[in-house]
Parts: sequence; C-alpha cells; structure tokens
Amino acid sequence: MTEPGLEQWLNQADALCRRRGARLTAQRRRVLAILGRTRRPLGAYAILDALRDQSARSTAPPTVYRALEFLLEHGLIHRIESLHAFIGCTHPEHPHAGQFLICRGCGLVEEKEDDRIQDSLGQTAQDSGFKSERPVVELIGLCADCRARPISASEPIGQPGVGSP
Amino acid sequence: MTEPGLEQWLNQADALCRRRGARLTAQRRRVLAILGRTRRPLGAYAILDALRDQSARSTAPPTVYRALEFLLEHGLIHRIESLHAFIGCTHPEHPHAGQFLICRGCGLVEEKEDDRIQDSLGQTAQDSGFKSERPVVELIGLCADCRARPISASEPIGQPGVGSP
DNA sequence: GGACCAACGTTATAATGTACCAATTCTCAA
DNA sequence: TTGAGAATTGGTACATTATAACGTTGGTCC
Repeated sequence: MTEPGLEQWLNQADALCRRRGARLTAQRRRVLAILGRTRRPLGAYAILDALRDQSARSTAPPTVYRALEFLLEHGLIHRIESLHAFIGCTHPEHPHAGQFLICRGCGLVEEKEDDRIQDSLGQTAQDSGFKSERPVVELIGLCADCRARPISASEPIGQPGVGSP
Repeated sequence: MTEPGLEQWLNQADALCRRRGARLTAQRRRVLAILGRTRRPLGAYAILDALRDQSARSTAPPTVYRALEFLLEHGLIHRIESLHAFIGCTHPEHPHAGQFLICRGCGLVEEKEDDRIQDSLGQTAQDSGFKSERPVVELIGLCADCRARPISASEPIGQPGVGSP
C-alpha cells in the first residue's frame, strides 16, 4: 500500500462500511491505517504498539482484537494463520478468502484470488460432500526477488512486524 | 485411526524412522500413539494432559513440543494452523503437505492429497516466480454428516481435543 | 432529557509456544 | 567395557497470542 493510496483505501473502506450500515470508527480506522502502511503482516501486539506510539491514550489488547474482528468480518483485512498475523486486503470490494504467497525472506505477502485454486478446492470439497465455509490457503516460501538474492536462504530481513524481533 | 490399525501404524512409523536413521523413542512413540487414537486434531496441551494421565512421571510442555517437532519433521503428523493443533498423518510413506477438510461440527478432519489442488497452487506460485516450500491448505466447514444433521449449524460436539473445553 | 445500545477502557487470566541449562541415556570407537 | 561425545529428556521460567468479564463512554432515537 503506497502512502498516496492509503487515504483512498481508507475512504473506500469507509464507504463500504457505510453502505452496509457498519461504522468504521476512529479506532478501527487507526488499526486499518496501520495495516495499510505495509505489505507485511503485523501481529496484534505489533499493532498495539503502533497504536500506543501514535496516541497518548492507553490501549489494551482487547481494543486491538475487537477492531481486528470487525475488520475481518467486513473483509477489510485478512488473517494469516501460519503467522498469527493480519494484513490489509488489497481488494475489499467484495468479501472473499484470498490465497497468500508469504515470503520468508523479506516478509512480503502477495494476495491472490485465483480461480483455478478456488475451483480445485471446491471440487475436492464437493467430492467429500464437504461444505467449505472458510478456506485457508497460504504458501510459505521465497519470492522471486529473494530467490535471486544469494543470501536468500537464511534469515528474514526487512521491516519489523511478525517474526523479526 | 482404528484401534487394531494403531499398532500397525506405529510400527510403520518406526520402520520409516529406522530407514532414515532417526529414532522413534518411547516418548515420541507415546505422543504419536495419542494422536493415532483419534481423527481429531489435538492441541499440544491436550497431548500433554494425555501423557500425564498415562504415566506417573511428570511432563512439561517442552517435552511435548520436542516430540511434535520430530514427528512433523518426519512427516508422521501434520500441524493444523487454523486450530493450533496436530493430527496424525494418514499416509506417512512419503513426506508431503496434505490438504485438510476440518469439520467445525464434529471436529473430524479428513486429509487429502489432491493433484488438482497441488497443480493449481504450483501454477499460481510459478506465475509469481514464487517458490513454495510449505503450503498450508485448510478448509473449515461442515462435513457431509454434519450437514445432514439438523442441529449442524451450531456448536461442535464430539470428543475433547481442541476448542471443546 | 432519558433509555438504549454499540463501542471502548481496564483488569485479569487463559492458551500456546520457547529459551535455557542440567540430567540422563544412547552410541561408537578405543 | 568403558569412557567421550552426542542426542534426548527433565524442568524452570518466561514470552507471545488471545479472551473473559465488567464497567464506562458516547452517540441515537423517542
């Protein structure tokens, strides 16, 4: 999410919520903005720290988790299960479950919405008579850039977030 | 995993480890057996409780996590990310990453190894120049049985494990 | 204004996972 | 067989992630 696009993204989220009769409150918007400034997933406690940094008011875990719950419900963010972390949704127009390419080198996450994957998952579920309600698809590996870099096989670099203390 | 099949499964695991020069010790075998007795995922602390129940010796979390780490490395169990839990692998002959159909009704998990899914994931990764090292594919929903049952839409039933305190 | 309800503040605690070091057990060569 | 070294386990403490419970605030509608 680039800085100029951030405002636009937040406004789009605001509009979406209004349309649904939901309220993107100041607190929720702050959390969304924190996630919107990075393409890396952030843990709840990293978000908490960011909130504490940007305001004098004290903030506790439930506040963050409540905001995250709301944003998840409205498809404005996604949860990355394998990292216990959250990331802004890149196309929140319609609710969906994306697929995530998670680079263990640089920490960047690419969100996909691939029909072939969704079809194959749907087929497999159907074959078992299973009704899928929440698909979790996360590929952990190395992005193109990190594969090209010689040091790529070792520890992650890049900004703090999750996993890089 | 049925009771008569359990011994056979454990022995297969033992043979696999031997072949690789790894040691399926008594402790590791105990953990594997606990997972083998259910088709439901178990949290680390549920396994810990089971261990404590079946022996007078005291046991601490690191013991369980070390055993789980070993079993994961050797493909004898899988980790279910969305549940923070572990489940026995149904076909450990070769290392692999399965796909999991997780019923939120009865808690049962079906492990798949579907070529269409794996192909579509591979395609998507390749399109992005991404090298997938650890795919996480978990579908949370309702199994055929639970869909058929009228009460199915509400809370989970069945044996303890994860999520049913 | 007052009743209501959603959102938020606050404290405490549960659940999951790991760092660290000591004690034990196993293996293999001398 | 025995002792050195490696692998495994025991055990304490603590870090990280998440939620329960209850009171307070603030906006909305009559």
